Amino acid sequence: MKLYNTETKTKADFIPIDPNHVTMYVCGPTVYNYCHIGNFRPPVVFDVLARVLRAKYPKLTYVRNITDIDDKINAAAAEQGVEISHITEKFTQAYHDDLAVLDVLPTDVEPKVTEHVADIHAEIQSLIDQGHAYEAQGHVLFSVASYPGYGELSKRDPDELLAGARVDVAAYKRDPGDFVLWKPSASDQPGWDSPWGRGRPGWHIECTAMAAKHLGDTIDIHGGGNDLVFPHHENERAQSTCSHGAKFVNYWLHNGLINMNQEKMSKSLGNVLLLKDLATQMPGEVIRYILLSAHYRAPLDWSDDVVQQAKNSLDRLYGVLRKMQDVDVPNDIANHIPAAFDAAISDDLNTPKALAELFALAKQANASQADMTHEEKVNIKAALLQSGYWLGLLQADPQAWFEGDSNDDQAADIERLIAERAQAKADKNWQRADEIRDELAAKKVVLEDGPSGTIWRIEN
RNA sequence: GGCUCGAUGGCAGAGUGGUUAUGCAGCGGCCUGCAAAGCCGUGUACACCGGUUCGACUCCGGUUCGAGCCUCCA
Repeated sequence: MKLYNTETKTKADFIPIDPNHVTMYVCGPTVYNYCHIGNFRPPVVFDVLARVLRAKYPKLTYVRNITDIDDKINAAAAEQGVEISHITEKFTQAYHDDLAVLDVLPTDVEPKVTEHVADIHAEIQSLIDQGHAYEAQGHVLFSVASYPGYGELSKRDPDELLAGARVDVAAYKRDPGDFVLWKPSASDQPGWDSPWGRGRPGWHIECTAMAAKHLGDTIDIHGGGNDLVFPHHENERAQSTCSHGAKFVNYWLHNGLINMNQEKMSKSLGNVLLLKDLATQMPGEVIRYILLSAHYRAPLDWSDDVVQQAKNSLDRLYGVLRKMQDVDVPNDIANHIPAAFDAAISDDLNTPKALAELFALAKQANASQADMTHEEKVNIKAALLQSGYWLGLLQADPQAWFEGDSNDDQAADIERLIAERAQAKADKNWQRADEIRDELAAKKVVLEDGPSGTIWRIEN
């Protein structure tokens, strides 16, 4: 497959270091608050990539961290007068709940910073020993000047970075571009003992330590939002390369951000949509569909229109599956991925194109189901389901999808009225039949008469 | 100001140097007791100005507009 690499700015064939074992690291959340929809684009995008890689290679180790040491966490804990673990445990759980709503599969490893403090110390010591880091006033700083490759990922000239620096530079820095690896904690702040005094790690060293510990010095794929390219990934790259003397990442992948009304979703603008709130208004699958309806590198505008369109589009696909409910597919359908779908998803994860291939299958099924052999139906349904699985879509029961959140009592009620209407229709009592349909329509229930009886769905 | 990316039909969104993207919405038809679903058909789409080319939405240059980033503080 081909992947676009931020570092080379080109799309290239993906060649793993070890074809029998692919490695991928994606930056996870800092657990100090509920996550908004923008925070979930990376987990969903890289979940699709993980599903595809697992299908194409014998083994994938996918690591996505939890950042549970951070000054924002400290601030939240101090504000609420609780231990930081109280904050981090609560929001780690919330994050997992949200991922489940989006049908994001678990990663192989989910390391926490608090469990890797010793590894972080080792990385920092390694950098000091090799002359890439220095101690100053309780801080340990990375020396940007010690690494000529600094700026290659984010396409920045270190000299110009200095010129553009708009914050006061701390006096203890040798170079304004130097960034902190370890910083001291005041006695009332959370801190960990270290060779450089009690303190806490800087922003970037944690990912270096966790990636190296779980995936080795050089990893195949590193992903994240494109707001992380600089400084986070640039700094990770500098730390890892200097500490281990090896290339850090072969393929850097970055997703575009989600906009609300043409603006970045951010708390300061007050335009965030928390996933847990969104999930009360629509199925998680609709959210996931929206996230995959644009190419992962493109920005994505969130709007009510987009939500409705996604819902309607999924209705179309589930409509096909509902029509084929009585077609049994074999358990093992992994080899039913259509070539065109595979080609689309393998072309730098072109999910919009892949979705179009799904609609092509749907059209084929809708147009010619009556003349299809049983085997053809099995094949097309298996293709839809397996392609859907790669995207993390279409795995729900089709009837349940259309019934929405209506309960059994309501369903029984609807079925009773449908039976009454069937009798009215048999009696050619169109007036009564239409009365029943109108009555149900008032409750958002839409009827569809088909050759095998009447089915119903809840209107969006 | 610097770096990076983008501008496609009512909306969303792929793609390609000359051929239908796809979905949603709309319109016409078929089907239906009537609908719904589905099928068929349908719409001055490729920001602007130059250039390259037999031919550009697609390549090159410029303009305009938009988005993200510009750390160590928070």
